[in-house]
Amino acid sequence: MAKAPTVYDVADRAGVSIATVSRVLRMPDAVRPVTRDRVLDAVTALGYVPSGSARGLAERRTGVIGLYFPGFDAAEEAPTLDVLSVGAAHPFTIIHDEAAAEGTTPEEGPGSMLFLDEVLRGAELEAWKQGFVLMVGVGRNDPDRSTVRDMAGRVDGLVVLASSVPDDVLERLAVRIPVVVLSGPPRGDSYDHVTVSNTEAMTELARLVLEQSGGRAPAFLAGPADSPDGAQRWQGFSDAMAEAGIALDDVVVVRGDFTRASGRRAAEELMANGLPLALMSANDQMALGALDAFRAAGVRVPEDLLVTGFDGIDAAALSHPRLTTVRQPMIELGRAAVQVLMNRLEHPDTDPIFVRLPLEITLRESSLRRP
Amino acid sequence: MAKAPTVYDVADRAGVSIATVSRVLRMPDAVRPVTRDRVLDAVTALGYVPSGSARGLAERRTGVIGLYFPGFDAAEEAPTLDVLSVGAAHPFTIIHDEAAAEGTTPEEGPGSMLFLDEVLRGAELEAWKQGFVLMVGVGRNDPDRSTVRDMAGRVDGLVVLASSVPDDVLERLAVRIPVVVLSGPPRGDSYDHVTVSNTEAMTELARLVLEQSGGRAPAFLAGPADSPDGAQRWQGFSDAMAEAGIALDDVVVVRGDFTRASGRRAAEELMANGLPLALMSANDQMALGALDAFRAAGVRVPEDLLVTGFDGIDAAALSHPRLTTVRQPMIELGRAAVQVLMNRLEHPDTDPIFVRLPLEITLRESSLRRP
DNA sequence: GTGAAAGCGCTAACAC
DNA sequence: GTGTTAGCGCTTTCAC
Repeated sequence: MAKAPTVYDVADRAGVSIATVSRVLRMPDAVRPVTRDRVLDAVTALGYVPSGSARGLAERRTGVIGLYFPGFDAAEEAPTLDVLSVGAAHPFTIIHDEAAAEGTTPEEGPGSMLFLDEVLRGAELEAWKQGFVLMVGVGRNDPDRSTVRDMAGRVDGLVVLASSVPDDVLERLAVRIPVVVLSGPPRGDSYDHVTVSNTEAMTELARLVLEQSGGRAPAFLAGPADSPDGAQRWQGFSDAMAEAGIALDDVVVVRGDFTRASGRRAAEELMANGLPLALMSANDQMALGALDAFRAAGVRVPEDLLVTGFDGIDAAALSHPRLTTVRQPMIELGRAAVQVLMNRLEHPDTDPIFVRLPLEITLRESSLRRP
Repeated sequence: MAKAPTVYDVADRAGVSIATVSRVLRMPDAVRPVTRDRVLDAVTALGYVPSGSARGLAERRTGVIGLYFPGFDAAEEAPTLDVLSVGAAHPFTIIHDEAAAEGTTPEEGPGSMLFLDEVLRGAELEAWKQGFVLMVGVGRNDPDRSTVRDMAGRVDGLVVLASSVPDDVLERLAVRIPVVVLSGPPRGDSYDHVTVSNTEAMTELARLVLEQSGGRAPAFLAGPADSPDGAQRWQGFSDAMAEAGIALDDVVVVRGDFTRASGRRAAEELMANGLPLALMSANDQMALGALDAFRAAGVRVPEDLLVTGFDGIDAAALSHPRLTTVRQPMIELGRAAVQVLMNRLEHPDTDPIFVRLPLEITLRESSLRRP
């Protein structure tokens, strides 16, 4: 690796001063064409690439924005891998995956994985459009090394997902650089926020279900007690019941933990105690689990009962019947967060912004009584 | 946004020199505990975060590694989104998605999307383990702005996916920083490479299929002529045929373009001309399309013919029957690429490394004749 | 239109 | 154990 050429090298070779080199790169029109060409030739000849560090230091901005994700425990426990010390690896391994019962769709990783991927795509796209590059970090509970702070020193602004960063840390960072909180519940009113309307969308979905079920109360498959998303969705459901004059006491509520298995268990519990006309789940995974259990027991969806989910994961479009759900506008969330951040970079002292993106209620066979 | 505090501010407040501040942060043990605590107190009090730019400039390394992806045209044509100028958006929209025939799984985005997400996760994980942070860039054919070069100036090394960067650009970058080429065909022998054994795995899979079909030649559903992956897979298939003493002239080859639709068309063509005993596809999407077409026509898989795919996308585990395929070790690819990069950073002048990761041949119902 | 020179915030000798 | 100081590679006045 040859030592990277600097402005000085380019200047020498082009027979100009370093100021001129800098100008050619940043305000080409301020330089006489002949000079400019000489410089550009030197640049290509040397393979010069400006140092981001030096530029960042001088400009007092990095041109980088950070996206910080919550991590999953799974990641930390990743098996060690040491590709360099492996000898000639076998070119393939054979896996017999014939065990799974057909029709039972496998549990996916945390539902939020896909969500994060899409958000990242949106964020990268928007960052690029604005001439920035993206740095990504994943939250891990490592006592003595904090990636957020690592990142904070290298970026002009930070998009932080939900509760991936503790309150006190977030507060400290926000002093130095702008922070946008993406998704999840509001975290104080000194940050910009980008979220979706969980509550309102769930209310509307419940209205639609009530229409189909002749106004009879659906059962609710709730998420874990400590999930903010789960709470908002339950709130939306409650609102719709109130609106329809249904007492919450008359509603059957089963609590799950957002996994497919817990959805299956919930469905079995319901079947044992008498089927409701509809089951509204706080997320897709549980709804899909319930769907599996219903099918196994010969309960027909939507004929015998309606089922709805929430999140819009891909698997919801692949189930039988396909699952009615509420899709998160994932790409748009990523893009919106970056837009808000850019805005903040330009107007540091305006009031915090609170952007809500619309959710997409996606009606499919699982919630539509056929005529 | 208050001006960010610097070492000088911290030094002032702690009543020490900037060198001591720097030491506390980098070699805490070289500082007397009392002094150290004074400094640390000042750090927290001021919310000091070291500037990555300044540090990078002084250390001549950034602590960042770049991951550069190929882009998809879709991304560039993304609709404009301007969240800031939107008034009070409606909290939801309703989408009627009742049209799709059940059982026909929807086309996904480019199959490589998921692949990239997983690779990114692996890369981030490994980067973190090594104390680096990750910067990501997406290749887009923008004439005058090159993200790769933007990134090159800000990172210590670059992982470049397949052919996301033109040869000449890659060559120029490699002069300045180490580059690892990930996946895809080798690109000259001056870079480190991390790939998988497409050819060998396809050969083995073909052997397994031949066993099941009594040695009768399977048909081959090829990818686009210009795809390196497609070419390698075809090569692996050919090798197996040669090995089995089957002339390639006796093999029915249909060419698709890696999309699900092209798989459907290919299946229809085959059905019109007489069914083979097996169909081996160069990727999963086409195989899934074929599966759809076969089911629609009442052809039973695996009873009437065997079908195999390649890539190991999630949908392959959700089809009916579930699809035999060859899974890319995506996470591991990401991790391996970073490991190789780290190794290069430490040993700049050793010979290029060529790492091949094993593929996972995943046998499922679609290729297993039931007893 | 171009050059000289003063930082930007940090690290790492080197001196004490 | 701590302070002084010379860079790191760039941008940006300010002269000319």
